[in-house]
Order: sequence, then structure tokens, then C-alpha cells
Amino acid sequence: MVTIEDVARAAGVSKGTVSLVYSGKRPISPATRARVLDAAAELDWVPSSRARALATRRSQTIGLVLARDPEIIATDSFFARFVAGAESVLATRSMGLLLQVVSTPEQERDAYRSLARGRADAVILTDLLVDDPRPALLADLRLPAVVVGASPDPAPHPRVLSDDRAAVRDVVDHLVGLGHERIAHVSGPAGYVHGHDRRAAFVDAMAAHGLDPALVVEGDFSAQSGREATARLLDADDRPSAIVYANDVMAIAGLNHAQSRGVRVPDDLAITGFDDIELAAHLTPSLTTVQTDVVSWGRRAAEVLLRHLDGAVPEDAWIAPSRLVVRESTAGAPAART
Amino acid sequence: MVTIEDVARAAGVSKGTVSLVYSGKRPISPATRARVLDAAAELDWVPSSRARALATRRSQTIGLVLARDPEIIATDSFFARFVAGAESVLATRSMGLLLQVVSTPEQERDAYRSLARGRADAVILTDLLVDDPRPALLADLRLPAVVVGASPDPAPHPRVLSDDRAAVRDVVDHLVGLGHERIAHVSGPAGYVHGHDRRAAFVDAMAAHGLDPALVVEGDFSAQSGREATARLLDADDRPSAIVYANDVMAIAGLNHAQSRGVRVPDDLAITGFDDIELAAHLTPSLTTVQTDVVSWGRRAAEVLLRHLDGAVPEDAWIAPSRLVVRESTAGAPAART
DNA sequence: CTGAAAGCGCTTACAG
DNA sequence: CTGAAAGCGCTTACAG
Repeated sequence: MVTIEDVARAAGVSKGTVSLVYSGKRPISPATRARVLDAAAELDWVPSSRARALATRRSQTIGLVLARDPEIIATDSFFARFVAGAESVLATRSMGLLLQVVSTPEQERDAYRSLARGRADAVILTDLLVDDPRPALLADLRLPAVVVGASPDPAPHPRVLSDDRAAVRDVVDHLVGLGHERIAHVSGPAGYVHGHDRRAAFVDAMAAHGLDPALVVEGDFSAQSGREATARLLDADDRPSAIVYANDVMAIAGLNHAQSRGVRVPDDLAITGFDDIELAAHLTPSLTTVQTDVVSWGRRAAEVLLRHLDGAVPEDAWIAPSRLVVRESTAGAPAART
Repeated sequence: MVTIEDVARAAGVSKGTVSLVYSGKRPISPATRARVLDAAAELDWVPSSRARALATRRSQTIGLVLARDPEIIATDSFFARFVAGAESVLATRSMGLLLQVVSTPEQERDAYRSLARGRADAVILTDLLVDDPRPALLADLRLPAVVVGASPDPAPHPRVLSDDRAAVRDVVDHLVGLGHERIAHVSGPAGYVHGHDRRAAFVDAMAAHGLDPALVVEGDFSAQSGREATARLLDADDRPSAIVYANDVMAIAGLNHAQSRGVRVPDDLAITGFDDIELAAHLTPSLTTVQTDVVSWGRRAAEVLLRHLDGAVPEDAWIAPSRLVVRESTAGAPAART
């Protein structure tokens, strides 16, 4: 293996000089610089990231630990887009993203400990639980972090935030504007901060219109749960005329279940989703939903972290607010497809 | 930061002994072992992976470079499940998965070069192109690799394979058994080996029944392309009575487009997908498709790679064959939902 | 079974 | 602007 030593010898300089040419931490004369670069190119040398990591105490890696069921991860579609967004920023600094999927709290703890012991310089926290133990754990491990989405105040870590409350309110306003009064909500898991918050936002929005926000069924973001929740709502005596789902997958499953029972959408039942996955625009009827820019979430999270690592005081970042996209599942008329 | 030095001192042994306790590469007396472990626990010490990486020339990391558009990655659902499968195996050996998303061939080359220079011990190759330059590049970089899915023979790297051809043949047989003769195919991108292979399998299966396999439209796995391909097929004079899609997302978009034109599924048009994403079972009609066990793909890929790194002669691994799942979109009768 | 020491391939004060 | 040398925190022959 060719090392910095070989390059230094070939260029007739010291190892330190070669290093400086690459880090740019101190001025190097153009002539020397050229000789070093030529030698490196000649020998096809690239600095070893392992050695560099040890010497600098930086691994140039961001950790992401996911504690979700693989199937949920898959259908949620959040994951892939988020990762792509984060990567697009990290790549500009040749930083990597180290992924870890865990299934027990012990595995999760171990994962963060191992990241803290040199595998990662910082981590991204997603899917915060109500009373999540991770922020404290990371503070304990002195591992810099950014929290994606809502987190309890005061936050020990900088956050990337978006105003979901406003989006939920827009959805409810839209339905009320169409004349709906019996509006139900199929929520995400209540243990999660985002599920909890969207649900609270729904309750508030209903209350603002003087409507009863009692029709809430808890789902888990899976198609299965969307279908079951819908069945329960449609079986009830006080059947709703509209259902607000916490994600598109549950909404699509609900929409199809309703149709299979002969319930017409949107005539008998209006339906809204959340996420705006690609399929949403290609259904019959197409799905009214809330567009979230997940790629931007990933990008911003990476930016906040990099700035943090650069020594800046960590600051929260805001994402452009989620946008209501009205389509046929609430509008009735064959609206333009987005 | 507490180091192996501190632990050695506290336990009254040499650094080498501490190291040996953890690696188990040589026998250590129970008494010494206990003293070391106690000291480590007391000091809350875990070996630094950075230092270990340099000393062992192993980073305990597998690389995965994705050259796809983030949106395609997201909807394909392959990615998240595959990663979860791979991770479940890597975690047992405390190995990490380093992710990289690139958008240009240059970025891709750089990504593999940087992985080869110490960031990863091996890589997983997915989505092989017809005439893919990567196998040669990796051989050049001496970076061990496993190829997921079909790859040209003879393969320079071990592969994880599954018999897609049989699955496509099952689909065609199923449709022919229902009396269909004008069967169309909406394929994946022809530049990809898997897209290419499934398409070839379709052509062969049709030929085996003495049917004309000319009705093939190329898609790109997105809902958008599924919809457009379907529109073209339904607009044609020789409209097919069945369409075989190369993935579920295109099939779902196609199904909904057909319905929006008043084409009844399955009465006027039978539809089949590929993947069996969670939504497939929750549509109206539910989608006949081919179930692929993507989590197993990830698991097997990781296993092959680990065995390779352990010094075993690399060998191809086979995944249980994909299975046809018959549902309402071809059966007509309200079949049992899976 | 254990210790002392060299080495992994870089970076970074310190001197000049 | 450049060099010599120590140091990052482990692992692993080599000796005993």
C-alpha cells in the first residue's frame, strides 16, 4: 500500500508538507504544491481515512440509528428520501452516513455507544418518542446530535422543525369549508412526538371550529392499520363524513377499503393523507394530502450538524411549511392532478 | 478520553493483555481477564474503533453506493428493506453500513475510491447496469464486493441470486390459464440487468405459449411512467387484455389510470405487479403480484460478504424463489387477501 | 500465560 | 515556507 511516506519521498519533501498540501491548513509554495500533487497522482495515492481519523479524532461520519420495524421503514418512504437529502450535503464535505437498524432498546443503546467511541462524529435523531431517553444518553456520551422534527422543550440539541400544526389546521379548514362536520382522524402511534403532535393539532383545529374532535383512532402508519381503523370508523353508528389520516399509506388503504364496501369517495366520504408520496397523485380518486419536503429535512439536518461540528453555536432550523395539496379525494370534481 | 493505557494501568497489566481480553485471539487466565473487565467497566471504557481500524487495517464497515434518483429510491421500497436485512446480519459482528448516494458517474467513481482507501472493507453492488463498469473498477481497487441480483457471467464477484425468470413465467402462465392472449409488459429501465432480464423472461414465457410478445413498453419504476405506459397501451388499436408490470408502483398507477377511464379491472383488463409492497393487498381490487423477499436479499448479501472477508472462497448464494401471489386484479372473484 | 516495543498512516505543535 | 518528531489509541509479532 502506498503511503504518505512514499509520496513525500517521491516529491522530495517531508510527510508534514504532503499533509499540509491536502488540508490547506498552512500556505505551501506553488512549486512544492505542484511537486506533491504530481507525485501523489503518479503513485495514485489518496490519504488513508483510517489514519486520518485517528490523528484528527474525527471519523468524518454521521450516524443514523433506526429503531423501527423494517416493514414500516419501507412503506413509510420517509427514510430513503431523508437519507438522500442528508447525503447530498454530507457528500460535499466527503462525510459518510453510517446506518444502523436496531430492534431492541439495548441494541439501540449499544449502537449509540459504539458510534460515540469513534465511529461517528455526530448523529441524527429521528422519530422522537414522548419521553425519549436518547437526548439525555447522547448528552451523556458527549455525542453531538440534531433532532429531526418536534422534540420536547427545552431541547438539549438543535432541531430541524416544520410547522405540521398549520398543515393539519389547513386540512381541517378545507374539509369544514366543504361542509363536513363529522371529521375523524386516524393518527400515527401516540408514543411518537410527531404522531402525538399531529393528533393534538387535529383536536385543536376541530375545537377552533366548534366541532367535536372525539373521533380519533390510533394507527401505526401501516396499510393494515389504516384499513382496520377505517373499518372501525365506518362500522360505527356516528359514521364520519371525512377522515384525516396521519400518512398516505394509511389513507390509501382506507380509501380502498371504503370503496370495496361501496362507500363512494369523495361523495360519501372525503379522505386526506399526509406525505404526498408519488402514488397519491395517481390514484382514483387522487389523494388530497399534505406535501412534506423530506429531502429538505435531510439536507437541513446535515447542515445543522456540520455547522455544529464546525464549532458554531447550534441553532434550530425551520423547513418550509408543509403544503396542503387538494385533489379528488376531497374535491369531488375531477380536479387537476398535481 | 480514557484509553487502553488507563485500563491497563488500573488492572495492573500491559496494554497488549487488555487488547487480547477483548479480541480473544489468545488465551488469558480467568483472573487476569476478570481484573481487566472490571477495570474497563469501572472506567467505562470501550475500545476506540478509530485506533483499531488503523492497527488492524479493517474499518468494520460495509459500503453501499446508490446511484439512483432519490424519488425512485423512495418509491421503490427496495432500499429500506434491503438495508434492514443487511444490517441485521452486520450488527451481529458489530459492523456498520456506510451509505452513499451519488448522482453522477464521477461522484460514483470517487465514492468507491474513497471507500477503498479505508472507509469500507467491502461493498455491496445493487442495480447492475448492462455493461456495468463497477465490477472492473472494484477489482481494480481490490475492494471485495458482492453483487445483488443478476450480473453478467462470468462474475468477478460473488452474487446473491433469485430466479426471477421462473416468477415471470408463473405470471404469464397464470394469465394464459385465465384465457388471456393479448398480454402486454411494462418493463423496468432496459439499461438495468434486472429490468432487461425480466423483460427477456416475459418474451420467453410468451413465446413458450406461442403468443406474440411484441407489446412491451419501457417504464422506469415510477408511478408516472406506469401511468403513461398504461395510457399508451390502452390507446392502441390492439389493446391488451392483461398487463404485466415490472413493479407494484407502476402496476398500481396503471390500475388506477385504467379505472379512471372506465376500464374495469380485472373484467376488462387483468393487472399484475412485482414486489408485493404492503399496499398491494389493500387495494380495490387487490393486486396480483410476485412476492420478493427483499429483507433476505439484504441478509444474504451481508452473509456472503462476511464469509468473503473471513477468507472463505466467495460463492454465489441463492434466495428462495419469488412467489406468485394471486389476488383480485387477475382473479375476478373476491379472493382471500394475503 | 504475559510484557515491552514496534507499527498502523496520518496530523500538528515546535523550531527554524 | 518547510522539516523532524511526537502523538493519535489500538494490535501483534517477538521474547520470555
